[in-house]
Parts: sequence; structure tokens; C-alpha cells
Amino acid sequence: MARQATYRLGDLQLRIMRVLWDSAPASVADVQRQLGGDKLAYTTVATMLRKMEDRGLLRHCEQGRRFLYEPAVSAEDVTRSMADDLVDRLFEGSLSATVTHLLENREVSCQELARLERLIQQRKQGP
Amino acid sequence: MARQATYRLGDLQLRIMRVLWDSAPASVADVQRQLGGDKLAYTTVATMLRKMEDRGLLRHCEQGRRFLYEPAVSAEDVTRSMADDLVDRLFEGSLSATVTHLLENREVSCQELARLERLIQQRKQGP
DNA sequence: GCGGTAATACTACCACGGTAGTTCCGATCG
DNA sequence: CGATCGGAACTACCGTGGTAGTATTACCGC
Repeated sequence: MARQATYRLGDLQLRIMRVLWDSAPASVADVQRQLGGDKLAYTTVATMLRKMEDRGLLRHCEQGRRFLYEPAVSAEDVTRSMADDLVDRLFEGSLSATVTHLLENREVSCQELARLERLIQQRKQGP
Repeated sequence: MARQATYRLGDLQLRIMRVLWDSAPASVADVQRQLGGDKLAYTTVATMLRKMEDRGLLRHCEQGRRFLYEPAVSAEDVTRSMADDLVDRLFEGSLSATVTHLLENREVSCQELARLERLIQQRKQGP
């Protein structure tokens, strides 16, 4: 697997990706509606979609004169990329340092602890 | 403990904070040197320091006509803030989702797994 | 064909991270 | 005293995320 781009998305961009990941293809109006109606101008959303397509995050195809947008990168790619970026920037790539920090600084329920435990056991079996 | 600011630092800003965290107080020249010498212009570093002071990340005091800078926020605050930000943005605040993702997408050595296991055991005892 | 409407396209604006040039001040040295 | 030098200050510039207004185009109903 070759090297891949590192995505650093702003808040709005991430929200837009989320909309598209779970209901692509979507028109500008669709996206705007799902972004919370009239909080953002229609043209704002349209502009953002265009810019994001320029960056390769999205694709569009035309249906009549409507543009239908869909993601060009997967949620996994973006999530991994952003998470990796943080782990590298903040913890010099050390996963255990990251998790240590999270455990020490956040409220963790017993349920979550148990889930984590199971996760690690599982990870110890499988390669 | 009252609420606290959420810091979102760029790369250079983070590198500067790191320099100051482990060798404050430092002059502009000191910071520039530790940032790798001539990769960044002296004035660039100075500008960045000034902007960061405006944002409350740093403080300075004058020694003769030299400015000596020091952090105004702790490494812990910044790290926690940035980590929380990511967990919230990417995983809706779910710690286990975050860790799950990290485990699934990164190489993890046996050592690291063992360390994580110990960490969780430990966390299960203490409150 | 004509006017209205719904869609995109274009353009502009602000804030901010990052980069750097130019200026200005004070001290020191010949 | 006057030139030079080190340091900070000021200003400008570029890229990009985010916001939105205006222009243009293409269809639709009459």
C-alpha cells in the first residue's frame, strides 16, 4: 500500500463529509438541509462543496442540471489520517502514550474499561 | 475546576511550545536555534512568538532589550485540549471508539499491548 | 417566446497560520 | 562622534477555512 495523503479537515468540512458518507449522492440542497437548514446559506454550502472537490475530497456527477455529490475518500481514510496526525504530532507516534493520556484525562465508565480490555485480549490473539 | 480554553495549535506553534516547555525562558534567537537553525527566518519566529503571546499561549519579560519568552499554558493543558478536541470531532467523545480505531489501524507491538493491558488493570482498581 | 425559478459559477470578504522584508532603536566600538 | 550591529516592531504577503452576495444559465409553465 503506497503512502497516502494526510487530510486535515475543518469543522464544516468534516460535517459535510459525514453527511455525504451516510447519504450520498446528495445535491447541494440536500447537504444544506442536513447541515441544519438555514444556519448556513445555500451558496456557502455550494462553495464549500466546490472547494472540497478541488481538493479531491469529493466527486460530483450531473443529473440534469443538478449536481450530485459523493465522497471521493472513505471515512476510514480520513479518520485514520486525522488520528495518526494527532498521535504523531502530540505523542511522537506512541500509541500507548496516547491511550495513557486519554485514560488519565477523561472520565471512563466501567463499561468502557471492560470494552477496552476485551479489545486488547482480542488483539493479542489475532496477528 | 472551571472550564478551560480549547487550544488548536498549528505545527510551528506546537514546536515552539515544545521548545519553551523544556527550555524556558528563551530568547527569540534561542527558539530559532532550537527550531533547527536557519530553516526559519529569525523574523518568522519572532512574529510567531508575538502572535502566540497575543493569544495567551506565552508570556515574555524583558532582560535589557532582549525578550525572554516562557509558556503561559502547560503542556498538559494543551495536550489534553487537543486530544479531547479530536476525540470529540472524530468519535463523538467516545474513548473506546477512539482506542478501537487506533488499535485497528496502527502497528502495535506486543510490548505496547502489554503496557496497555497493565494500564487498564490499573485503571480498574483506582477510582 | 416570456418571465419566473432553481440550480451552479464567479467573486469577494474575513480570520488566521505561516513566511518574510523593512524599519527603528539602543548599545558598542573605532 | 559616527558607523555598525543585534534585537524587536511593524507591515505585507500567501494559502486556506469559512461565509455569503451577485451573476449566469437552463428549464418549466403559460
